[in-house]
Amino acid sequence: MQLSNSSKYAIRILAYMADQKDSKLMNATELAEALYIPYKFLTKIMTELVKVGLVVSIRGREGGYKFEKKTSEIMVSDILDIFNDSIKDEQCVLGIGFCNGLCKCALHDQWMEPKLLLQKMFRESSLEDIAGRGCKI
Amino acid sequence: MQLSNSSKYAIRILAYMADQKDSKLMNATELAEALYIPYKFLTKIMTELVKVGLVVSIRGREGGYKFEKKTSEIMVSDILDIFNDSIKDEQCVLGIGFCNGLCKCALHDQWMEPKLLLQKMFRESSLEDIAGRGCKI
DNA sequence: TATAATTACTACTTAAAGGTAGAATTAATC
DNA sequence: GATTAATTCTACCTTTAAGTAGTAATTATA
Ligand code: SF4
Ligand code: SF4
Repeated sequence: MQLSNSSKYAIRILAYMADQKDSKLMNATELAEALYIPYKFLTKIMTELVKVGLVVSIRGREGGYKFEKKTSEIMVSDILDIFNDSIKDEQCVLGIGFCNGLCKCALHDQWMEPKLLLQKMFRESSLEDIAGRGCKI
Repeated sequence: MQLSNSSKYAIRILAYMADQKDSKLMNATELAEALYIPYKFLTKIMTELVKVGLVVSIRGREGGYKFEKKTSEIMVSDILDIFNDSIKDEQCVLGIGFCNGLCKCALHDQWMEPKLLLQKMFRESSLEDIAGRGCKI
């Protein structure tokens, strides 16, 4: 009952970047050290964030990463989507499946409330909302 | 953001068993066929449920499984515990970790509500509550 | 007692997540 | 132009979850 490591790392990375005032470039080494994420795994994740268009990368010396979109436009659910970790409408938090309207599983009624609440949180929390709050490690 | 297959199967198995009137024995073959769970995987799960004392098994011909405890005394969280899938107090739904009171992560405030709701659901839903509702596949 | 039907045990295979290594590419600066 | 600091690519390794196979142990019944 957890997010994948990739999702968790990505959230922490982007929340940390959103915290930095001015949109200066941040490189993989400083991110990895600040957030205690294995360097090689972090670069793998960053490359995915670039591919999907959340951040842009500047290669070469003095390069690094910065946001492509405004932090107010990046929702946590956008991040989870990348790693297939978000909660789809047709899929329950429990993921017991077999649900088709005709046949709801035994837990349906009990679980709809937290499910919808989680979905709402994921979809309505932007990086801007998160920025400045909590410690970003 | 899902339960493990073992947890999901176990919930479905036990919910299905709870549905059967009178506590007659149910064998692995009928459970596997009724619930579309691979037979060999189901027996592996059942053996764990036996070890942990939720159900008792009768070996040999005419054997099978039945509840050891009353269905009103078996909470969904008891099932999740077996497969290390329940939500611990010190661990968040998001599992970003690093939380120690001094240092809450960026998402803490937003996630506490669904976390507590999920915990409450898991801990307060018994198999008896579930029995008779929904289809148990 | 032999047989058939059942769970339990041991060990393996497969698939996916998590993580690592090294070389290739890019671009600023000396 | 060479050097250096950075991202990207390809390929691999490790760990864990998921699933399978075969056999041993158990027990009711014929
Ligand atoms: S709880 Fe509802 S939505 Fe979730 S798997 Fe069961 S029937 Fe489907
Ligand atoms: S949201 Fe709160 S409880 Fe969850 S990991 Fe972050 S600080 Fe800990």
